[in-house]
Amino acid sequence: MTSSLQSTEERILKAAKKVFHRKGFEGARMQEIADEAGINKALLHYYFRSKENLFEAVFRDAFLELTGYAKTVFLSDNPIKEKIHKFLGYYIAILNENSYIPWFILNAIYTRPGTMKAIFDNAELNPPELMAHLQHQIKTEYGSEINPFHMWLNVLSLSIFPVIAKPLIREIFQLPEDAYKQILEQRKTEVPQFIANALKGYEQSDSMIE
Amino acid sequence: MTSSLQSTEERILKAAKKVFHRKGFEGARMQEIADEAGINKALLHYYFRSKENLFEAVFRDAFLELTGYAKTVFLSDNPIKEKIHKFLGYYIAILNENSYIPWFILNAIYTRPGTMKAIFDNAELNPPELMAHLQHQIKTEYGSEINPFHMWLNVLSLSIFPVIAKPLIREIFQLPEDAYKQILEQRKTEVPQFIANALKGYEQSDSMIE
DNA sequence: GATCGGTTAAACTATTTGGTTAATCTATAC
DNA sequence: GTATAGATTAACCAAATAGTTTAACCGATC
Repeated sequence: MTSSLQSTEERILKAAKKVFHRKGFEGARMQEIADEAGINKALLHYYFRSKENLFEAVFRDAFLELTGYAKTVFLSDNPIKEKIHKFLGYYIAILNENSYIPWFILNAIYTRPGTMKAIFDNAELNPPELMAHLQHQIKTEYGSEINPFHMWLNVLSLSIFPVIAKPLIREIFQLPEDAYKQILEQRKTEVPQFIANALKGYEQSDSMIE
Repeated sequence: MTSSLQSTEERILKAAKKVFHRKGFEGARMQEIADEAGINKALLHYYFRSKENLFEAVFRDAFLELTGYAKTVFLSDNPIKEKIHKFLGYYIAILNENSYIPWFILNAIYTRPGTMKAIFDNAELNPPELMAHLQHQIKTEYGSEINPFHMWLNVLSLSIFPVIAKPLIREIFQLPEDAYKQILEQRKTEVPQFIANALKGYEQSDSMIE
């Protein structure tokens, strides 16, 4: 039953993901990860010396995956509306399956800020480049000097918050899982539309200028 | 040094807030709360029998404070743009001082969903009423059948996410505390403008209809 | 000055938890 | 076949932690 399709290390990482994503560093138990991986607890320490190490590996994976795609999309050559649409599609798809990820990332940053800095630096996000790119694109497509940072932050907010807040909103509105899935599905088209409309609005009344 | 301006119970609650907000349930230590309150650990259990009880009290306070104001603002008689402005002003002000609150709320919901349900029910949020109110207002002010749920969720996203994600974004952009404070300050006017522009856009091209 | 609620200090319990160790198993090389 | 190195296990350890108990203390009030 050792299912050697995956190496032990892969099995551990997969199990660690599952547990850390749902419970964070403090809430996760090494024993639970071992059980989830179907191995002995000692073997966990054999592969990853400490809880800290294992957590870092899990965080790195999640962080690089999320930022990696965002970087690709935002720096691509598509028109803005298309970018936003792709971004939303990707995130909603991924996060529908694994909706704990953004919470997990935030959690890690809040509770273990020191540990994370090295990983940030590794991600090579180059924000100035991104901002310059967006600013240029906004000017070309909409003839407007909208502050690209606020624009970018708006896109992120509209994409990610509804996923993070899912359990809260589901509880408040008494929505079943499927209903919320459908709402997120709608947002794949609604949000780009919403933002495009806002951008049109700026053509007449310029604001959002720093 | 017993600073009897506050009752012991108040001192405990204040200390518990500070610790729970920053570390969540799992990360918080009863000893640390006792120290923070300047009292004995036994006294903690004398007032609040268990960690669970104390946590619930802290969560209740935070949750009711946050939702209470949101309810008031969204159901008030101001025009939409004004509502959004007020909402943002309030949240950015509160959360600038105490930026852990939204993370703490989410944290509680993710890690202790069972414990929270009773408190939800107690908050008397009445979402259908809110939605009906917003829908009517949007129609009156903008003559458009925009889905009020998406609109409401957009406002929340644009308001709350930038606060939750503060440590992440500060790290990515290498921004000092003050710079980010200033950004949030800008958003008090930028976001209502952004949304108003989007709403204007809907007057021509209707979407966001369910 | 006895009583009583609030408070402290300290020892203690029971349990959990990250981490370690020494032995065992398994597969490959010789 | 058996020696060897790596993978895996069961048992164990030390520290931390929530919660309890007990005895004493303090200040107000009766």
